[in-house]
Amino acid sequence: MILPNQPNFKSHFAELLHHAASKVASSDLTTRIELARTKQAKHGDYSCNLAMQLAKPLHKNPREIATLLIDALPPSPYLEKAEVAGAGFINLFLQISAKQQFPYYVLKHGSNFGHQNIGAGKKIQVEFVSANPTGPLHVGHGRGAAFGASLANILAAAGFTVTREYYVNDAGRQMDILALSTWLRYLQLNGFTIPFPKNAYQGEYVRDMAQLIEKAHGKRYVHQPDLLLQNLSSTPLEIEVDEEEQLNKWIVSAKKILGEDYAYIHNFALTEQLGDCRNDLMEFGVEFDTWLSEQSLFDNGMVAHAVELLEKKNYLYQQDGATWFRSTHFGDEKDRVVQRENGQFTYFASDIAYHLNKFERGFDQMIDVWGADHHGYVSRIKGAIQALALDPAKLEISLVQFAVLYREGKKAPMSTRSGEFVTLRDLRREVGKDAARFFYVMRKSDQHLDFDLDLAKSQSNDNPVYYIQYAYARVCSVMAQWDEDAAILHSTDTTMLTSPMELALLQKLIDFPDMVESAARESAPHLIAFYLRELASEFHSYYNATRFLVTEIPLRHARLALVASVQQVLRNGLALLDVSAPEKM
RNA sequence: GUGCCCGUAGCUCAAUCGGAUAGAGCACCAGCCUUCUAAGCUGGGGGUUACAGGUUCGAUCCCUGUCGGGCACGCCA
Repeated sequence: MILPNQPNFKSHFAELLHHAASKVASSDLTTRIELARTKQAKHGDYSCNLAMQLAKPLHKNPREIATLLIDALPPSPYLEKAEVAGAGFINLFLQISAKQQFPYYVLKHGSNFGHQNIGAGKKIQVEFVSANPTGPLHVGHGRGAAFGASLANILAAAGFTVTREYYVNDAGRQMDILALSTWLRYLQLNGFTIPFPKNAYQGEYVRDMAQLIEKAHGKRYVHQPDLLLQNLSSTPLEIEVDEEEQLNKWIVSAKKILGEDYAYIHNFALTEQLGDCRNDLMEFGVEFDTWLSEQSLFDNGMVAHAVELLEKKNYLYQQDGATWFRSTHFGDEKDRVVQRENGQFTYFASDIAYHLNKFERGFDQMIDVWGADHHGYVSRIKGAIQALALDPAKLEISLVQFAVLYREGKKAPMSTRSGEFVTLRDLRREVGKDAARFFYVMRKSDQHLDFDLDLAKSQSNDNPVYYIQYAYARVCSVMAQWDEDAAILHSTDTTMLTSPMELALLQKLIDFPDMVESAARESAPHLIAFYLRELASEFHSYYNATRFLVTEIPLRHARLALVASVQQVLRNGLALLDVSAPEKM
């Protein structure tokens, strides 16, 4: 007899079928045992299509195979019966007593209920957000943050050892533009009339930084602004010039004039923005284990080292003065530059070094969470990994689609450079952290998200966040009125839970560990969001149809055990999404 | 123009890596508060899964084409 070592009947049944299959189909069985929850009660609780899968290799009728499999099933106290149905489905019926006893498992495991061990402690790294620290996070970053954080929680619950990482793009041109922007605002603050390029950072936060520098150091960084102006005016305004090229000249000029002080401005802006970002994320419930600096990869020679490795493996060539990586060899549409004509490494080069670094740190699996606009980047980074003789299967790249805000039925405008964007902080202030976190993961990540601000704010049953939290608060209220030690519910007799609604609710609780597993395996936090909505819905129905605090004590305790289990699962599920579970509303 | 993603009820979205009669919520209609929180519940109508073929026991899912939408196509990051 085989008994489950954890309250997971689905995997238990899968195990039974596996044993049956090894008898029926002899040795070479490669078909995976897939169990599915049924949609209709007459099909039992779980169904399996194994017989249909085996029909071809065994050259037999599926229904015939199904019968053989059922006959070969080892006995189990949890299996009421198994039936052949339809084209050859095997329908499994869970013992009613197994369902009735389930609150015992839920209450016993408490906040750990639902946790799985499919990860088996394997080290997995989730890298997400990784936004340039050149300004406040906006609502686009919010989705990546919510998705990555929830996914990391789910993976941890599924038994993985998770490292949450933020890759800091502190090297490169964007940071230089920020430093320049800050200095220009600083000079303006000190009374110099200097034009501000439109492709520099326009945001108010740049002026704030300038003010902070002014407050702390006075005119310490006012260096030869006349010289800067001279350099700038060298290009006549009438002549059409490449604005980006022009901005580069400004940066070069600023570096020359500031000398060693440039590093101060640069570092100040970086520290300030990164601190703001970290703080913002923390208030959003998102925290990281490691922040890895791109600049550090240059400083410790990792970038040069990575490029050298590619060179040794003959995947590089020179053309037009630059060094190219042969990414077309790995399915990319064109080759990519790793080192520019001017000798500087590209962002791609440091990213190769970064991924090499990830592999060297010994993660069993890695997940990169990127905005969907980076999808064209996937093949080249996978190519580089292959070129370095690393296993690309260890790296999963999750592309998260954009979120579009809707206010009063209309799109809310958002663009980064113009300064007219909605920040993540603004969004949190408007709808609250809980609603923001939930709404961001309510949809499948590869699906565009329409974020309805009015709905997120509304305190109504239309709002899924409140709907779920309200279910939790209702249980809390009942428990408070009962006002006895909940510990006695852990061992109470629950066999009088027999109504269809109670059995459905019990089955819903049984499903939770499977949901955690699916969400982890498919990198799909939205499954948890949907599950919680359904669980809350079934609870509300039960609540309206049944009185819990009945005078008959055994029945009261049985129902309270069920309700307390619902409470526990709601709390555990919300915790995976970092959404709070308020006791009163 | 080329590549990737997407197209499911009036709207917003699911559908457990090909499974049984494609499901929820909103909106619409009709009901439920002397009773544990009505921020709730009950019932009802809503579909040729963009379109046309193909693959097989079986297709929203896989393949081909068409139409429509998004994104990407730098020695930017």
